[in-house]
Amino acid sequence: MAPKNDGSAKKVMNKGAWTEEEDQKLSQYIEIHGAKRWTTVAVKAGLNRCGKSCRLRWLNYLRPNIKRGNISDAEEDLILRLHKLLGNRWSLIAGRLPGRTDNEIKNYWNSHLSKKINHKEKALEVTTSKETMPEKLLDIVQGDIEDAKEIGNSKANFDANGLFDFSAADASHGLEWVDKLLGSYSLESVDNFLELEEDPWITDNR
DNA sequence: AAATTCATCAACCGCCAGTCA
DNA sequence: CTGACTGGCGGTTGATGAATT
Repeated sequence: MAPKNDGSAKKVMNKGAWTEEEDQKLSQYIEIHGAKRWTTVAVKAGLNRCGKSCRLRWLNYLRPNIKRGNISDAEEDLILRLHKLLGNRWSLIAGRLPGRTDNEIKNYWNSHLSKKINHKEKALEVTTSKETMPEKLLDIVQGDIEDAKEIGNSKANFDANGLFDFSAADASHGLEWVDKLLGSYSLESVDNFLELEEDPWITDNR
């Protein structure tokens, strides 16, 4: 349908795939003025896009030091471990994988890893573990760290084999912090872990 | 070779929380 | 205090190319 042109209609924004020209405009503007106030960026860069769209494009594709594709075994292993810890908190997971974006990890999870997990879980259902763990860690594994803070100590079921799956032991380089965290399961550790280093290209400049 | 199905991933949508006037 | 605005996030969609029939 053609857009209204009675003066009262909002300006119709571009949607869909970005063109090379749009990418250039956005990159050039941010290089000079920085990535702040996305609606302003969109307007001043001469892009007929909404601020949200510009932000997404910059963070996922144009930002420097972005890695694209070829997720290594070590990265995959890390994603799996972090997902066990954090659940679908893609931005947090991405924060621990330099150069990777939440969108890429989310896509990778949905297209690759979730299938692997389902496969594995079905196999594990046959041999459900009855080991115990502190309830706090159980909640963390379920991706509910915030709520876990308010829960007292008690027993709960724990599938330690699933959590500490070191079958790819030699792929754990750089994962010591994960092992340490899982080994100690202190909430302080989780909180410290969640306080990520600032990336100047991501940090909100509001 | 054409039609159909499947897999991937870029981008959008809606919700929510923080900020500011 | 409140409401509008803005950005961040996770869920979802849709376009595209690859694989299969």
